Amino acid sequence: MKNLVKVERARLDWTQAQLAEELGVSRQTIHAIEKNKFNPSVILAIKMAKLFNVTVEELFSIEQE
Amino acid sequence: MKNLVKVERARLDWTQAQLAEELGVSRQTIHAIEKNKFNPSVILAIKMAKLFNVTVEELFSIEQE
DNA sequence: TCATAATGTAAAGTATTGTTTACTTTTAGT
DNA sequence: ACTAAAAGTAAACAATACTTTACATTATGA
Repeated sequence: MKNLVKVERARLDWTQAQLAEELGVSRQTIHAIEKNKFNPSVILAIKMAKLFNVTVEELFSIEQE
Repeated sequence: MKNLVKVERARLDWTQAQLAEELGVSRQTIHAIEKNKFNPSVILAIKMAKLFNVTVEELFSIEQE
């Protein structure tokens, strides 16, 4: 798993805290996702993708496996 | 949350067990997803969408929050 | 340089996803 | 009607997403 959350967030010039707020999750959740500590739910992924105006597949990609 | 897993599975004429096997999860997981018992991980959602040849957003949609 | 915001990290706790087993009900074919 | 496969349901368990709190480190600006 690989994701462009940090990149897309940077494009909007948002902090982790702002993004978290916007999505209704904690800042640590954003941090953990950016660091690939875990694999978010599809709902959260869809909300994020929508916010960033990209598709889920663009935002998250499965590398091997 | 709403999803078209059952519909897409029907289009391929697959059983829950076949789909589960294909995705490397249990049949109960497929059943639970079809019944909206839970909100799968984005990895599983991406794998499913790929199998069905649709986008994650087509397969899963957020209704109200 | 000093202060403050932003990010990184960690650990304990809660909620939810996903597994396993097992049994019931429905569907489909003969 | 009988049989077998498929789907529904349920409950106990394991794994992991996500929260909360707290503190350390790095970036940014006055």
